[in-house]
Amino acid sequence: MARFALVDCNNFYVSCERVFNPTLVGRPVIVLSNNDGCAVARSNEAKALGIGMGAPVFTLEALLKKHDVAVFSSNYALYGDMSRRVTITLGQLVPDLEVYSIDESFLDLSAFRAADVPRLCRTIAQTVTQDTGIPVSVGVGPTKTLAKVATGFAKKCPSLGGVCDICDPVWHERALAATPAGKVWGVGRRYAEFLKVRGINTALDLAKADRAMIRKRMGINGTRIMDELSGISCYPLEANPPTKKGVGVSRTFVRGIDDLRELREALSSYAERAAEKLRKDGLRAGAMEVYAMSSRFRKDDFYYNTATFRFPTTTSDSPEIIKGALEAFDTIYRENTPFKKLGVHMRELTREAAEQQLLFDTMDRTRASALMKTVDALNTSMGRRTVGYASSGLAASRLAPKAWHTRFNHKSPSYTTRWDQLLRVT
DNA sequence: TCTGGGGTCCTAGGACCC
DNA sequence: TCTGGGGTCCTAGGACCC
Repeated sequence: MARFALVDCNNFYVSCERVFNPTLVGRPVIVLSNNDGCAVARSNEAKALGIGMGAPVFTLEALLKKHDVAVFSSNYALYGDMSRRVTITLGQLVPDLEVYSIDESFLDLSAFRAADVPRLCRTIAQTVTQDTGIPVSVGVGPTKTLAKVATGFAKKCPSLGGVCDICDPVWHERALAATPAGKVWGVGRRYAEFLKVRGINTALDLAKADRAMIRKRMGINGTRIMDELSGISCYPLEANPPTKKGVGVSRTFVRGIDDLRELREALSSYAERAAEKLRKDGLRAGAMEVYAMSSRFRKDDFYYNTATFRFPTTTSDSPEIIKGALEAFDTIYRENTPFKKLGVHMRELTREAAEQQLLFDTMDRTRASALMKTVDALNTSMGRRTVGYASSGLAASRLAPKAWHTRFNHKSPSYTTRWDQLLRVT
């Protein structure tokens, strides 16, 4: 029988902050999205206060003050580095590993004896916490979906010591009966509503539901969820992640912006960033989509538009991508519209290979590629945007901050990735 | 007033072709 | 009134994930 484990870091962003600031342990702590907009991670104490996932900060202000909640902006450099450390530790303990997200990894434990699995999982949890400072929960089941279900119990029931194995059929069925259908992996808000109307309330109800009905309403994934819940594995472990289908960069502004020069500057910087991401992954794009929108919370006057730009040949060249993005944006820009979000999305990605020769090319691609390599090397060794493009704007001063810059008013130091921000023990 | 970012997959429908 | 049948490609929209 197949056996999967899911290792899930508890309240990951909050736990990262706590590693370097132990005074936060036992306190309610939340970490915010970009622009300090929403709560995207909450400690158990913060969850107990009723702070929901994605709750807008402006609706929480009284609560945060009353309970002295510690508030942090997202520190992606810190979380990314801590995630890498967790992955390294796991890689040393098991042979087959799929990094599923920044805070979750699937393990294939099929090769281990059933009786040894609980002990192995406790060792994994203890080792990760010891080596990285991040507490984790481990769930085990015959499919990925069931491993997810098990992780839910590992988190909820402290008596389990952070590990829950539901491979045993008795525990398997009990766990499904105690899991709301809406908590199942792949069942979101919409499907949960639909299932409720049909009287399907628990994961067990879903596993035994009318297959044709589920197929019709939820598509092929619906029946896969049913199979997975019944112990039939549909999603194998993906040790080697497939190449990306797209690469996107987008940002929301703190307030609406209608000034064309500012918008072009913001978009240029996103295009530049997207080009960097392509080169980092060894990819090139054949086409690019540029999109712009006003506030989606102003339903009466919502503006959204996209434009596609096709490159003469696949490219990861910053100037070419910036130029294309600005050209596409000019076709969707609308005057007197308070734009809240701009983005670029690179599509039709191919692996980087020898330079494609166009019969009548307007640029020397070999030289351009060498220049990009130099730019990337400088920015890697000396910090992001050591060299960049003027179209993306010059560095903002404290006197002249950019309206489109993202707000991070509560950011902790990048303890692990910046020499000048190392933790000082005095 | 203020409400993130980066992805994936599936499905339906239209255009077009033979 | 009758009014093919596939196949492909593309796009838009919907749903989900962390």
